[in-house]
Amino acid sequence: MNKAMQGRIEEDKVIFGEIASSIGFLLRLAQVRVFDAFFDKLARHGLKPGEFTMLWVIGLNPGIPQGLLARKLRIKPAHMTKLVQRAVDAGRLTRTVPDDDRRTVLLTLTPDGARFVEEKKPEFLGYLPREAVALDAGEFETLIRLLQRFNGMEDAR
Amino acid sequence: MNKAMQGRIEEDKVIFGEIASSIGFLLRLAQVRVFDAFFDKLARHGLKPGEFTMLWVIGLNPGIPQGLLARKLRIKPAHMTKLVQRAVDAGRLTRTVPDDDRRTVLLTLTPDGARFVEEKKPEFLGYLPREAVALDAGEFETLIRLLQRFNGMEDAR
DNA sequence: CGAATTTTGTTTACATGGAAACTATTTCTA
DNA sequence: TAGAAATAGTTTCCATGTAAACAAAATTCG
Repeated sequence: MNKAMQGRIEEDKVIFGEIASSIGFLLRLAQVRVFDAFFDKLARHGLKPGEFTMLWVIGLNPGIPQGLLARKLRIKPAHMTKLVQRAVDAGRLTRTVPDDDRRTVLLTLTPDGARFVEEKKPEFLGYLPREAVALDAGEFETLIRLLQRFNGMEDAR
Repeated sequence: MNKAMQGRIEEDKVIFGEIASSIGFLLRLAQVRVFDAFFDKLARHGLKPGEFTMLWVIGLNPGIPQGLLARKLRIKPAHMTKLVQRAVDAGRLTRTVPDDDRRTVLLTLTPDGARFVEEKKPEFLGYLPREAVALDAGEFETLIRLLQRFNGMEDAR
């Protein structure tokens, strides 16, 4: 009964119980795993996932309003302001306030920004499949598709 | 050619391109989605996912060393120290330094802590399925299993 | 029209979480 | 066994990201 009595304290078989099937918990663990793999390989190249994703999407949607971009990437406006500011300072992004609505800010890549995206693209998009060690190609494909559906991304836009 | 010339600026069909199949991006979106749903329903009850998960696992593994718990939950030691401190202050957790290794800290729920976990369990474990709006029961089940595999959680421990 | 409301983005103050450096204890090794 | 190395946790400082309050411009509506 006594704590000190029970010899061994704990080894590496920790029980998770029902939480092992909690979507939130599983997503968090998966994300940390991907994150770690990402930083092991790419962070030293000055590549931050959020920053790169933002530039990538702007590259595909030149002139996108800052707020729309924030909603699509699920980034809060306050944070978006800072991300944009940094990218502008780094010379990768241009802010434009259009005449027909002087509240909004339209975002476009600078030539440097476009070059940056083009250059880092293979590393960024290629760092993931090796992560799927425990999953075969088909399972990984299924996981991707299910996550897309989960996120309401019906087609692969 | 001119930006101002092209009439419409952008509407709600934003192009993601290849990043729409990036595991990291998809996981982030999914987690934000789950997080939002969680807070809409439960945050007001003073329930924080990380804190609850920690208490939950300690409840299932009484006397678990703090470091082992941190590794299992993928929480950094520095942060774990703070989480534990808060839970101790809230009267939900007990820290014990055993005589046979006075470096380690063993964690156990207080009666209050156990009551808290028991009480919040249904809300915490039940907030998720409704989120799977876009997925049917079988797909959701598959997603859970694939995420477990992805995380190296072979059996449902 | 002109006041009230909504939309868009910024600023400030704070919370969350991690890296690096540090302390204490235990284990290894010469 | 004494010194070196490893392990466990804490502390300090910093990066990331959010909420709340705000400012400016556009829209609504009486």
